Amino acid sequence: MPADEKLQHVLDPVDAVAQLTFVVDGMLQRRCREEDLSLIQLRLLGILRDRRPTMSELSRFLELDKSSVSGLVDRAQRRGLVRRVPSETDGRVSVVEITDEGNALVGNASSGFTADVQELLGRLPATDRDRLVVLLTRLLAAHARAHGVDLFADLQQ
Amino acid sequence: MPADEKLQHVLDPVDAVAQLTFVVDGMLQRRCREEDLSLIQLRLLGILRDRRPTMSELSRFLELDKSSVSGLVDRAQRRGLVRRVPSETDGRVSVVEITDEGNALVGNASSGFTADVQELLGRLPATDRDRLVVLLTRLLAAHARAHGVDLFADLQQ
DNA sequence: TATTGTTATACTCTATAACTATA
DNA sequence: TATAGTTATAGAGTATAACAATA
Repeated sequence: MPADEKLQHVLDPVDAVAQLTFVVDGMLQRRCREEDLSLIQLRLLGILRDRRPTMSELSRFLELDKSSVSGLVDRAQRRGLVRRVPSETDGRVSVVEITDEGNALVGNASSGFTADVQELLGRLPATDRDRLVVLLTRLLAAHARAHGVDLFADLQQ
Repeated sequence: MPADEKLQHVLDPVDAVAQLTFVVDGMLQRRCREEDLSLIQLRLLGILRDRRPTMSELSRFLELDKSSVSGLVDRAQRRGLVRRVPSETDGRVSVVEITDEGNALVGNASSGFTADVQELLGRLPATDRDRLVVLLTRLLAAHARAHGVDLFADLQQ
């Protein structure tokens, strides 16, 4: 059809959201594969970037059974990505720390992912992009509110 | 802070996209769990909804090794969700079909997921929602174009 | 010979249940 | 007794390599 007759097609709303999720998910998976990490190993390292949780805490953060976390940490430790440190105050407890190597992998994967999403958003004109981010923020804030959470809880005084 | 001083916070663009992906992904996972399906089993059944592919074709669609597809289809068949039908024109080939039970599961999961996303989008005022979908469409179209694909290839005459 | 599909094997990821050690 | 964590076991999902059957 001629350009001046071109209708701007609009995706079905659910398809639009689902497709975006699919695309972004693929980006994350590709960045994981580059570092030879599974998604769950990346999540583990991501948590350890700014925390030194116990195994139980990891179990809650990752919503996995404690036995699953044992195996997860075993494999990460075998690769030298994390280490277990015995708690000094409670003889039952192990604290999990990330190693320099683990930090390098999670850093690579997440900066790669950030670059992917920036490249994606960079395909829109700046005004569209800004409007999109505002609308996404409103959407996520409304979703969070509906679940009794404040999206900006961090920023409150 | 008082309402009339309220600044509208805007998420970091990458965070906004990542968080949306996380939320939508969670919805899909929950709907899978309700039907006792893994994500990959749901994808398998989703493909079979409107196709009768061979094992090789499934391997390409799912981007899995043919041996992985063998196992996947084995387990789905054991549950009565799919069946293998020998090709009549090529003795090496198996065609995979979905059963009524498989169709019911994938129908439930995808209509539940659709409802989830509609509920999510329904939290925005209609004008915001419409603008968001337009912007997502533009974003996905630009992404597709950058990868040599036409998002609306189906609709062309 | 090439293609289609399965099987053998190995590894990750996950859960349940049983266990050990510490509190 | 209760809690923190590991181990034993079982099953899904994935890949590589070797194989059988058909083209």
